[in-house]
Amino acid sequence: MTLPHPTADQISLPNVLAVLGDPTRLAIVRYLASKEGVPLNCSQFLDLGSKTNLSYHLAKLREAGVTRAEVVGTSRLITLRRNDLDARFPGLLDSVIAAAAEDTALPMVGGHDVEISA
Amino acid sequence: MTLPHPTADQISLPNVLAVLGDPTRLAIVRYLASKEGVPLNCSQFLDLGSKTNLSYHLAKLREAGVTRAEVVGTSRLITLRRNDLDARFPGLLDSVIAAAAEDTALPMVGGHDVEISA
DNA sequence: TCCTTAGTTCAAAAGTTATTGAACAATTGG
DNA sequence: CCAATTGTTCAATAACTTTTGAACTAAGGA
Repeated sequence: MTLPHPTADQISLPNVLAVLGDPTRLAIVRYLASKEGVPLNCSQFLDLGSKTNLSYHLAKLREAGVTRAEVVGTSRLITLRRNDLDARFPGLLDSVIAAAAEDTALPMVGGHDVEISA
Repeated sequence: MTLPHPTADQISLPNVLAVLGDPTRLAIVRYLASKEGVPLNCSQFLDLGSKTNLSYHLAKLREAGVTRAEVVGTSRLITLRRNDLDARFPGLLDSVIAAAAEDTALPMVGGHDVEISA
């Protein structure tokens, strides 16, 4: 069983921006970016909401073309669609991720921010 | 009389993304960017919606810190807050504008796109 | 087979956003 | 002053989004 994803050319800019314009989803993307290369399953994000609610937000991200979800057993391995996003909207993902990394108001997956040495 | 604007540090990333995640507002920003330096009044955007509806969308952009509106007579002269946005979210505005410029699905202010010579 | 784990689907409730028209305010020009 | 121009505010409505819990499916292990 595979989940529905838009093709690269079906990814819409307003839709991507709208989907990223939610603190929970931005936190998901930020965490995915911080672990880039490592596919994560949904339960990694339970800090951010209930199982049902995460299913909803992860579906939004997937349907907008921001993430890819691969079905492996009972898990969905989730990755950022960096190549497709970079091809369609050069620089956008990087600037969003960099800005999100600075945003102390965003919810966080680990529960705490990275320490800054004084 | 002056209109309320957030200070640069009050501009929120999720909010900016959410506000830009609407085709009408993205079209406004795209047009402002294409005329950068030239302050535009609201009626320039009447192609995109009714007077009332534009008032609503322009208020959203202003309240999110994306635009600045200066009251001059009965007009509001609207400009992009490029400096503030670039300072808070480096590269974001440029990548959004570049991507918006390529997006043929966005509504347009002039009514037609720029011709591409064959 | 039975139980657990992982995640989805559904329906309902609550909240938010977009759009409209009518009425309003403020400035400018005649 | 009167009228036109510019844009806002308000109330209503329609549409969409977020969140929830209960029920469900599908795979994997004992």
